[in-house]
Amino acid sequence: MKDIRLTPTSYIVLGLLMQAGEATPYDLKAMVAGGIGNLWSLQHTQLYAEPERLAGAGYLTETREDGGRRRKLYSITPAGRDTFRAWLSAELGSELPELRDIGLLKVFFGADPRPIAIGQLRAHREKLREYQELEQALSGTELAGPVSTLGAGIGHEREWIRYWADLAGEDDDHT
Amino acid sequence: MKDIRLTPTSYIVLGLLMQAGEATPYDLKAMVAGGIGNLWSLQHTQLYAEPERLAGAGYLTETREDGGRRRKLYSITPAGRDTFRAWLSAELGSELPELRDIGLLKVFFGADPRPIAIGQLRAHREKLREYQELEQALSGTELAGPVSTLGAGIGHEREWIRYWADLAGEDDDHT
DNA sequence: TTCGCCATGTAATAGGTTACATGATTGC
DNA sequence: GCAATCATGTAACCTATTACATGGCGAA
Repeated sequence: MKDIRLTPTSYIVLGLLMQAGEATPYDLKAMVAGGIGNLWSLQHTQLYAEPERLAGAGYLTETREDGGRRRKLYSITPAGRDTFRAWLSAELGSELPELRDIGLLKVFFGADPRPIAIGQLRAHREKLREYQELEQALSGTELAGPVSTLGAGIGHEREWIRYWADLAGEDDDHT
Repeated sequence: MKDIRLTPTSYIVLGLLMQAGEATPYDLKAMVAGGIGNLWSLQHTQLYAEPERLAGAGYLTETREDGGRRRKLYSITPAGRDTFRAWLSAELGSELPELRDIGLLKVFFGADPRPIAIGQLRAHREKLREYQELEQALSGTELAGPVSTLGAGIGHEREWIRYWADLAGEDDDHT
């Protein structure tokens, strides 16, 4: 029973397993892709490594299917639940998120903003559309958390579009 | 002369050394803190490790002070310049930045948004004020890149404030 | 002149990414 | 019946973070 440090990745896995009850790494992959991944994406290999780490520390149990592919199935333990809940309601530090955008990095160092802006605009507009469809799909459900964070995503996409449209010399069409 | 993979960290170091001509890791630290760090921060230890890596690959030269602290001084080589310039004007992929915000993560997983929102609001409002002061200081200078990216930072801070103010049940004061 | 912080670094660890690999399924 | 893609994983590498450490210098 090793003592490990819990990272955001850990809490994502714990959180997903709280909802799912039991899941294989592949299931987790699908869950990430469908929701939280928009906000905080994970490599699929982490979804193999991280549950193992968490199981080693007593936060998850690992079982193997008997027949067929003998896939690994993970469930959260009471210790895992407690830890997750404690994290959920713990106060959070004051570290703010960073933009960490490659395009912005180039602009900072003097790159010609036009071509960058044009590419970024396309990508962000597409992402915005995707979010808006997701919003449709989620409306009417009771998923308060995901609906709210999706709203954050939409707001920031609009802000990016504003910014890059300006640099591209376009008018922001306010979509 | 090893072949290494260049990361955003690498380009930040190269970019700073293009401007500075010559610098110690400590100088780099100060430069990061004063500008690009708002957008993409680095641990100070990376500013020791990364230049060494870059020097090993021929992108920088490393010299040591003779007397005193015998600090390491780095300058960019022609190969470094070329590589940096090529990166600056290269097309960039379509990966979009992610929000990666811990508060948002908690909201997604069902945390009570109120206390989170209140804390985040304070932090973001402070950051916004800091940016606005920086903007004053930069206005009138010819630093187009930094001025532009600072604008992006301000826009996103405002967006965060809008979002969290809503969750906090406050009215956004539009500062 | 001593305390404390700024300056300057090294070493170990670990988390995350990249590369590789192969067994099932499904569509044609 | 074969190709392509989905599903499932392992291993190596390496970047980035954490922890530790010490010399100078300014202030009290």
